[in-house]
Amino acid sequence: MVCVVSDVATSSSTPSPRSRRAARVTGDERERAILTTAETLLGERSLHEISVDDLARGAGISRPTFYFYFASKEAVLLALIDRMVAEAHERRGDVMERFAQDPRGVLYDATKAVYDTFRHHRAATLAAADARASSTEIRELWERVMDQFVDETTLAIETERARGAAPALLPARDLATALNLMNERVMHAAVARSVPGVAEDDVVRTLVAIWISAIYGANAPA
Amino acid sequence: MVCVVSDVATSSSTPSPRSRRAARVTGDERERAILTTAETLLGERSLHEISVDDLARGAGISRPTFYFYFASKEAVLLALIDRMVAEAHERRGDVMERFAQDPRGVLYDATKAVYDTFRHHRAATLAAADARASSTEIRELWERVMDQFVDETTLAIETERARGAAPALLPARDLATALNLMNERVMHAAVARSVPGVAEDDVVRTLVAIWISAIYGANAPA
DNA sequence: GGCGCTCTCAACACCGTGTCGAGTCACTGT
DNA sequence: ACAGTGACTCGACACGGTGTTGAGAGCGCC
Repeated sequence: MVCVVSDVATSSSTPSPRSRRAARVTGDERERAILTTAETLLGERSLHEISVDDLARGAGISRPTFYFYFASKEAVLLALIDRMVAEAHERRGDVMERFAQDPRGVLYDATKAVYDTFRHHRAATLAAADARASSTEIRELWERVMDQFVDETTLAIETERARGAAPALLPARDLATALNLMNERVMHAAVARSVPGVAEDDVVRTLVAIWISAIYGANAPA
Repeated sequence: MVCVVSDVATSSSTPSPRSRRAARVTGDERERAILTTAETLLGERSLHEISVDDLARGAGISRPTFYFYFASKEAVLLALIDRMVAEAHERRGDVMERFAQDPRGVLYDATKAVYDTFRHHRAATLAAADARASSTEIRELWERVMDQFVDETTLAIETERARGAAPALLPARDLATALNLMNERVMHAAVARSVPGVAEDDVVRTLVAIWISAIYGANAPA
């Protein structure tokens, strides 16, 4: 798996005290044990309710030892999110480039790829949304991801307008921003099963339909 | 000011130890002092970074005395949000009832009313969004508000469809849910001035345009 | 002058974080 | 064989936060 967005949490702002290379075998195992413990516990309760001690115990180490591997529990979550974001990008690929050929199909595939990734990593997704408020690093990672989606969408809209397929009712960037924020919020509500929310299986078709209407207006393609 | 949604935070789940009625004059003043201190401090930093001691000191009382007035700092925020929600409802009124006569105008007024309220209470809005994750009471209050918006929107869409003004491309409730979640997220991003986001003054027109396209499709009114 | 009520706070018990410093252990070069 | 080095480990601590307890102060009212 390639890490497209940032280095793993080990590279987070507070530099961890080591530069492990060719570590003793157990080292990487412990790191992975912390990560999987975090994923498990996040399935049960929020990061806020998980203590560093819980994470350490789950990985079979003491609390101080935890700090050898991660600067904080937020850094653990950051690593988890990073993996997830990389997966979302991989699943989605460069699908937006074929936009003009089959807008509805491309939109559907791209939306579904991202949504499936989030759905598949429910715990990390919900924790990420929570932690955005309190962790600068997590917020910035998320902003970078969203910004990239908005850039791609803006470009697609402008291309469609240039070839006369879509009307210019709003600035392309404003429209792209609002639509992507909608996706984020609706997907989150569905994954969190919160109220009000769209049923998990109706999310993609709902979002795609709104995108098509908003982008093409009266000229909506089949 | 009428409290439309819930009792003030005093009624929060952890019952506070008193039932104040006709209290000594200083009592209500202190309660208000805590509230205004909270509003001020939230303008500078997040609830997470504000301690009960900060709130107490700001109101000129000791920390234990704070607990005489509120069960926790979350309860203070709940009271703040409650006031804000009441204000949003008041500003907005029953505007949705005139929907069919002038969809675009009504939508614009309703969206602007809610948005202006949030914008006016920037600190409480941002704190509310943060705290939704950690406080059940705040989440439930918010869910109730959103649910009411979705109900009203669903009804408006169904009415428009019944009179043949709008096509039924999606279940009305799914559409209403997605549009309201979009509003929430886009307004939040604008108030938080986060990236990516729509410029503060373009929020309302962007949202209204997307609503009109999504609800009316090819039949968009003027 | 004693009662009940609102209101106040010092002192306490508790829990979570992050750090420090003193170790252990495996490997590497000599 | 053995000292050195760097990865790794954890007991003990300092600190900062929360929420509670118990002892009162001030006041109105009979």
